[in-house]
Amino acid sequence: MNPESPTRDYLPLEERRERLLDAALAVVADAGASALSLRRVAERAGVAHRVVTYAFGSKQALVEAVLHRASQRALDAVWTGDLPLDDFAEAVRLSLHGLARDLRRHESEYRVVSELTASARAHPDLRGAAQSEIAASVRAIAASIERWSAATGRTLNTPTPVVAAALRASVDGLVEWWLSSRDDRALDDVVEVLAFAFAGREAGQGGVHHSTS
Amino acid sequence: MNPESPTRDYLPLEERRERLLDAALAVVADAGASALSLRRVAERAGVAHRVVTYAFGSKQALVEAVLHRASQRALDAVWTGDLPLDDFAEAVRLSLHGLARDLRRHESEYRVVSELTASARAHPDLRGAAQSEIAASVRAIAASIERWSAATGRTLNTPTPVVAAALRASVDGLVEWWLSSRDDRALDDVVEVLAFAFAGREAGQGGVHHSTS
DNA sequence: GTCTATAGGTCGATAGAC
DNA sequence: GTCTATCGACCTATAGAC
Repeated sequence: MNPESPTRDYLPLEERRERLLDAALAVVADAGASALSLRRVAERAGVAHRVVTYAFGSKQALVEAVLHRASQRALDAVWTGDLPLDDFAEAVRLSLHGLARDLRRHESEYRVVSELTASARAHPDLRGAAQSEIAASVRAIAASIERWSAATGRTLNTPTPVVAAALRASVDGLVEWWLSSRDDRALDDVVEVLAFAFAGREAGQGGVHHSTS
Repeated sequence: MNPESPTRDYLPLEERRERLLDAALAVVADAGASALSLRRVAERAGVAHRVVTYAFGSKQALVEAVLHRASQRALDAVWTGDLPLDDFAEAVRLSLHGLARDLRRHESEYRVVSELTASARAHPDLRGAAQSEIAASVRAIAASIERWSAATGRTLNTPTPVVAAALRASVDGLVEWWLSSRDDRALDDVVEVLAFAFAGREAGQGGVHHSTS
């Protein structure tokens, strides 16, 4: 065989999906959410556009996958590892600081997700993608909390789904604010304030008191 | 003269600006941020496209004005009026609940702002618009806090700009989360959690303690 | 590559408010 | 009369279709 001949690049489906998601991310980063099309993604990844349809089935599914992977990656980078199991508030606090670090490192990815989410909401065909991604992310956070609860035998004095939704909102707000302001000096302080919302929520702590003395 | 002849519709500049902003909002709501152009706005408002440049000077200024007016309107609707002057945390709490109400009422406007902001961040020419709007909004919140401080003689134990930024982030996160989830049942509970971040921040309260008893 | 559509922005002139 | 908001034509750059 001629080594110059363009040999087909066979990849397992999962691997192919990953590369296509990389390409989709790059397309949106370069040309905006409105430029995201199956053809552009295929072109960027160097495959026939038919491959994208094969791998994802529809644009909605592609968008969903982009958002889902980014969200999952962020969650893994943030919630994993050496969090103090004995203190929920502290774990949340450290997680939010971890998010701030991740945000600075992968700014472009967060920007893409933000734009893609907002744009998807406006497009009837894609609305479901944004919706189901947020729902999945909140469920994933709730599952993390449940795991913590199971491991420690402790519970929260606020319903887990509510805490999870508020955590997701805090993360989103932090990201949106920082993407626009780029205020690095204030970032950690803002994290501290937001993290306070989750202090004193372990059952038996009787809620948060602020002494008036 | 023919009564059918298109008589020019002279408006004071301010009034014309308002109508053009209405048109811009409608364009984005109908066709997405990528469809926002001076010509589309002009067409929607029934004027020559030259008028838009005349009224705003540039597209960047137009986008800035759209974002600024929406943000100002929300701030006025939320922070004004019968807030308890004697309790900062409670004022914030009620404001966030007010925001939730405003969000439900003007959902479309919030959606437009969200999409426009995200899209502006991706476009080099418009990045400044998103940036300066967020900065202005944080400054406006800080100014509200300063007014409260001046009126009551009380201060916060956290720097005002940090609290203002965190408040903006909370608002943004709440909006983004709700726009995607539309979870009306949880909305007020999530507000409660987020509002907790601002409890116990008056100087002399010694910060927030959570009893471990 | 060419061709077209559309974008943002500018110019000189004019209609109407004052 | 002056001043301001308006208009249609125009320029240039760019993105996409072919």
